[in-house]
Amino acid sequence: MEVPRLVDHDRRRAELGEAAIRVILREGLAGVTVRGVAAEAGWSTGSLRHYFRNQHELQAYVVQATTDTLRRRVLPRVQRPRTASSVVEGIATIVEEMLPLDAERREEYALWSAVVAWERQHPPEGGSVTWNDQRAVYRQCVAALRAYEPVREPSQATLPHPDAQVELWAALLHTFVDGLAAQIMNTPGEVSADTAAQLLRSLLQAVPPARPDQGAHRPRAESATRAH
Amino acid sequence: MEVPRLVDHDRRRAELGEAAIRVILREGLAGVTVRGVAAEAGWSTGSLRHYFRNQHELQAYVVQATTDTLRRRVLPRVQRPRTASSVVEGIATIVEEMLPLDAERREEYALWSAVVAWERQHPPEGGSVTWNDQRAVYRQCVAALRAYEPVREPSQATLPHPDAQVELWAALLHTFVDGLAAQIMNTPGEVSADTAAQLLRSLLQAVPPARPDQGAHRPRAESATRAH
DNA sequence: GTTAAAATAGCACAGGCGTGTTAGCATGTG
DNA sequence: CACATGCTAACACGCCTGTGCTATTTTAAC
Repeated sequence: MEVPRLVDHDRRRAELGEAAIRVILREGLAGVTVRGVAAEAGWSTGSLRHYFRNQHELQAYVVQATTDTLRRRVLPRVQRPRTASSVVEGIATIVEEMLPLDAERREEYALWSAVVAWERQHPPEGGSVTWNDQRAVYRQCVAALRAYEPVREPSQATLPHPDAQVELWAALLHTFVDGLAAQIMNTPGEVSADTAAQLLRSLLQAVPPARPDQGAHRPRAESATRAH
Repeated sequence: MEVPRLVDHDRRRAELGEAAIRVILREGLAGVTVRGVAAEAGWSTGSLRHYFRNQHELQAYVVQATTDTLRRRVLPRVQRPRTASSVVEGIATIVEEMLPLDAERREEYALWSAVVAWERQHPPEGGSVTWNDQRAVYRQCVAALRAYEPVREPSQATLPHPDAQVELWAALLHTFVDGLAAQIMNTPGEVSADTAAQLLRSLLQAVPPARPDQGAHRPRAESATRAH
């Protein structure tokens, strides 16, 4: 049996995923055509179709590859150890890693938004990809709130901040972050990065856990990276 | 000079706008093609092109017509006079008119979302349409907070709730509403209408103006419909 | 070198799109 | 009735799309 050259299919597919991401940023996921992506990657359509039988397979892979790329880019930033000058500032700096406050994060949000819009009009049978990311954002909100929770005396350890309360605040923070990101993206120039950052801090001031906020706080290290 | 039959152009355009809305709900604004909309309306492409010279004119009109339709549908509901059992409930019922909590409002949000996505990738030179709607939502939040503000004694009229504070809370509420709507739409079945309604009330409880919330409150009638 | 399989490149077809153009229909006025 | 003009329908062209198919090139094993 003769074995001709073997090409690392996964490597080629990943290489094509990067080209697809450029296409998505330019034209959206609907612009991911067989011919277009092949041209962007410098391939011929015949070559591309050796790795993806049809457009549907291509788009399904691109959706998965895009979300994987986003996870690899965002998660390390969010979980990076940090020291903050206050509780509000600590939570804010964590959450801001997920907001489109600069070109890099705008690009990430545009990609994520494209995938969300795609899945809304093409409900996948094999389980949604974006719902997992939504849960991940929620868990990061929980982690942020827990990490920068004011250190409590052992006597009142469970009373003021039971887990149910933290999870409720995390859900509120998660929803607020979603809205803030959407406003920054949808009205460029109208809602600036500065006003967004101030709004975020205003919300954190209003939500109970940050109320007694004076002086520096350090994150509880063991829970800063535990969540996933 | 001979004048043949005269057709009410505006009426025909409006008739076509309704067909276009059906197309948008099915395929998004990118699916608004000359041929497709003509077929949906039961016209020939030649007829349609008597009212719109090219696709760009058609899409520009459809964007405007869609937002106008949305304003006509949503605004009366939001500004409808209502009596609530509490401050939180009063604000919540107003804000909920803008949330995709049932089929009708889901349709409205899908239309609005399609226009937003369209304008993000096709920045209009003649000023954004969706930004005006965003401002309108914000003003409705201000109006809701003012209308259901607990009635105060004249002596402390200006101290606890200066306008700057109300506007800040309105901005927070507006952002939260944006996020809540996005979550309901993007994760159907995962974030239900009930949990969304509860989340909204939790936020209103946490935000200062609703803190002293016990007993029934009536809206301050003169400010319930003033805002626009 | 020979060979067989993998990889690549490209053509061909059908279908949808925007749009320019043209022919036919309908109708208020003379 | 005749007619000029607004409306309607349809065709034609070029471009882009997915996809089936084939020819060519490359490469590892014999």
